[in-house]
Amino acid sequence: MTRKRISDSAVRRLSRYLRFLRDLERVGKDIVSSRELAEGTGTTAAQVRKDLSHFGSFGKRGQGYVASELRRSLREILGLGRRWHVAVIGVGKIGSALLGYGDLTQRGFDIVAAFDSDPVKVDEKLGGVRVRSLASLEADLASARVDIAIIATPPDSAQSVASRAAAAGVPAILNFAPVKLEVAPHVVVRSMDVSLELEGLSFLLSSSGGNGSGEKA
Amino acid sequence: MTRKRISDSAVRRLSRYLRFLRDLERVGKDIVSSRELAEGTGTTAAQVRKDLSHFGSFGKRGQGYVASELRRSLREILGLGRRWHVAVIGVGKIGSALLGYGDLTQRGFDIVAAFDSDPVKVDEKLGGVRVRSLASLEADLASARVDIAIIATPPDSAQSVASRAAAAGVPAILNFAPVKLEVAPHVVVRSMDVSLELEGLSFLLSSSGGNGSGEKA
DNA sequence: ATCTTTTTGTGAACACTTTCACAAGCCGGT
DNA sequence: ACCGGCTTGTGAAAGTGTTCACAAAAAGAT
Repeated sequence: MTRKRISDSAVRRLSRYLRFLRDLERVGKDIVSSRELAEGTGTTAAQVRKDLSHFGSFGKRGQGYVASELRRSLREILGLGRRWHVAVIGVGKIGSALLGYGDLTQRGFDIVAAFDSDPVKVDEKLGGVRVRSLASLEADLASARVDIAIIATPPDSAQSVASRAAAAGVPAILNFAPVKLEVAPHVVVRSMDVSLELEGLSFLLSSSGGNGSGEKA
Repeated sequence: MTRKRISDSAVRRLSRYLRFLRDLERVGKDIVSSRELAEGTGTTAAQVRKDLSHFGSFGKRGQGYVASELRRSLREILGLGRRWHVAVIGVGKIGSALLGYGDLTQRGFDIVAAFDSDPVKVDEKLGGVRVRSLASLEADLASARVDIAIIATPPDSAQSVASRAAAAGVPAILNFAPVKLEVAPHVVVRSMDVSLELEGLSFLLSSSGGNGSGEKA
């Protein structure tokens, strides 16, 4: 299968298209043009068409796209035609926020396990999942067939936990710890980092003539 | 004075260099080469040098960089030579996680206000900040001279809150709600979205036929 | 003082992404 | 059946970002 490599940003846009199509569903609109899709997701019509063209031809010339069909196609493209098993490792502020965030289940991601090193938290039940000890991490990840491990531990434990998850056969990691994770090349890693984003804003604010007083242009 | 536009990804790398330099400080190492910087942050030596070259010349040929000096320069470049006033709007799971995340203060971001619409939460104290009612949002944001509003409300309130923050003169927004925010063009917006990242992983997992595609951290 | 080793800073080459522009196709009206 | 208005799909062009490759500089050795 000659899958041309799709850029990271393109995949993110596909997700946004899908989200916008869900909004349309609620409104009851079932025909949508690339221009509308673009306006609803912050890109251009040409970009929308180019993104979709990598995967096939989904629209009708002169008409646009049938929202419900495109929605189904995008779900398929993004791999959302199945459910994914997710584990949350580290049940601190972020971890427990994720456990309580029911939206994930709705989007196809089932949190099937949670782990923490703190004995006080172990055996607690959070968001319908019992917190397990880190001792049995490898075995539990494997037996639950976890596809994605969300790492929400303190920075110093993140690397060790990532290595263990990778060794247990978990093929993807979503990392909330502000550290660079080293894992075998076949393991996919994405990081979400609040400080990094804030520093990005800091850069933009201070390089764009930002003055301290809260004035508007 | 408009500096040459620096790409988003370049700014993110600068943040990572800075983080790595902080790690070096703890270890007591004060000379570092572009190659070491690259290995520690997951990029290439050429990329490190190119990134830095946009802002000046910080190293010594044949030697490398003086870590402490480069650290100071990067802090300056990223706008971290001052402290930023941050407000958290929406004190649900994510919002309260952020309020308890002391690391931000250490990095130059002071959470000076928190807001929620729930009367039960109003006047609670979380992470040293009293939760205020959304009623007084504009006035409070302005009087606290908030530079960055973190939006952690449910999706349906996010746009309204963003507009109000922008109108109150807040120049930057970090958005945790899974919606596209429309604000005046001079307001900078960044979004962090767990579902989007998970869907990105879903795509990679389901389209990987076993190629060794590189990961990003 | 000169040679050797090292590493920066940077133009040029390359690779990748986005935008442009237009033929091909679809539909409703006449 | 044909026309006119629209919108897709897509090569080609333009624009951005990354990698290469090497002269210039620095320091220690001889």
